[in-house]
Amino acid sequence: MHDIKAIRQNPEIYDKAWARRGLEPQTITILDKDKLVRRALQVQQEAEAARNKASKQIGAAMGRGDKEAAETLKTEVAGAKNVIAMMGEQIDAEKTVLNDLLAALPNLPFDDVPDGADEDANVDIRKHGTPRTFDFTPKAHDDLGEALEMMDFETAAKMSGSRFVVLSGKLARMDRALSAFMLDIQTEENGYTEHVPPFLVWPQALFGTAQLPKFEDDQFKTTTGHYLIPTAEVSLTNIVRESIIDADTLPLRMTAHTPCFRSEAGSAGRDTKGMIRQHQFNKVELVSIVKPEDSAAEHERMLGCAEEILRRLELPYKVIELCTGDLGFGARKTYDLEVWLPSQNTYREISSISNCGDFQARRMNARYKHAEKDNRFVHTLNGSGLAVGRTLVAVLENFQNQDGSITIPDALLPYMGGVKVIK
RNA sequence: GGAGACGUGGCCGAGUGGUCGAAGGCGCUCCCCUGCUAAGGGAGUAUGGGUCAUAAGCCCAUCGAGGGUUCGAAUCCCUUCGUCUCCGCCA
Repeated sequence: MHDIKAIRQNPEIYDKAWARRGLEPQTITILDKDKLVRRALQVQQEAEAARNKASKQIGAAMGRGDKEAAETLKTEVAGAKNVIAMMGEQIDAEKTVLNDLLAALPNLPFDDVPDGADEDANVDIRKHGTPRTFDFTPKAHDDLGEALEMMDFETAAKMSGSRFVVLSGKLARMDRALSAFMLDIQTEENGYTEHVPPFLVWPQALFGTAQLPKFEDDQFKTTTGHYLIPTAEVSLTNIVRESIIDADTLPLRMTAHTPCFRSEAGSAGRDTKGMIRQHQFNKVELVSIVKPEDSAAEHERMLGCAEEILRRLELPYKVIELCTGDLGFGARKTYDLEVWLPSQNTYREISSISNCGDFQARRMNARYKHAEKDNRFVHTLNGSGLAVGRTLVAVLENFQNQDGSITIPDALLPYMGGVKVIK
């Protein structure tokens, strides 16, 4: 959510930043509405003051038995109430328009974010590891999994349709092993506190992290009005909603291993094969709540925490920085981690790490005590550390052997219960 | 799922239609007193918003949230969320 006061003061900053994301100037419309709201508010408040005053006088008049005066005053109040109601309607209508407008506008990219229209303009930051050279043609993860009879898309389709999978045996175990491995590193080494949050949330929680109102179509909604979380970012970040945090408890670093549910509306035809794009997948999520002045450094730190998993698993990856055109709605700056997939001969996204500034904090009213009588909005950051399903895909493809077996990476061995090779 | 009770400021807790943004206590801040890690006295101590110089002042709203009744609501009514108790059910 955007700070209307800040827009009033520096509209050009907003229009410039939105232009970098390909948007038309917005502030003229916004400030116009804002002016209308405030003008009506003034009129309404004056009427309210008049009503309050007259009402008190009625009380006094009744006290001394002056019914005539009371009646006159009642007429006065009735007039004021008319004005209040009329203005109220006007204010509600205009405020709704204004809020809808503000809620649907994306966050401002930081100055140092590269300009660009789409993902082609994303910038490579660095590469780590060298893709392995195979002396055979590497197979796709789903071919490997199906051949092992531990990855079954057909069976999943019978009960749930497309974009679902049943993992079994050693591959199911590997999903669990990866999750435990990631959680252990993030909690024991990187200082994140483990959480088990709700997987079903109310719309206001999704509004807080900015999946709503714009991305309703990407969510699964239940008959009770709950939504299945598309990422634990929603649950973890909303832990601080409507609260005022003591400054010395910051930064808050939280992690959770949860399933994620995405309708994938609009991605029909994309990644239809295999486990890359599913309606349901597991993910270890990282969320940091920090003071504004710490968010840039925290962003770099969080990137390192996510990278650490790939390094330990010996998976080749690269770090890219998203350009303005590819930046997510709530983000001011985002790094993506892309892992090497031999079968596709390319790097594919496995983690996204974003600094949202105070954007989400405003939407959920999450503040910290900056000084006596001065509460400020926190900054929120989130990142995958990592997407478990895609990590499993990467392990299968990068550690496959010619006979279709999978060698378990050393780092994962302690979690695999003695299994060294899946065959 | 059934029956009932409750939801007030940082905390505890009064308040059942008017002068209540809200008594009192605790906590906290400042001052005074006190020759001292105590006691006492005094003052202050919510949030959001409008006006405005992002001052002072004035004004509006907020007693879980939303709506209603009323000239007037923390107080009455409805809806909703949450907490607690009993019964039922269940992993």
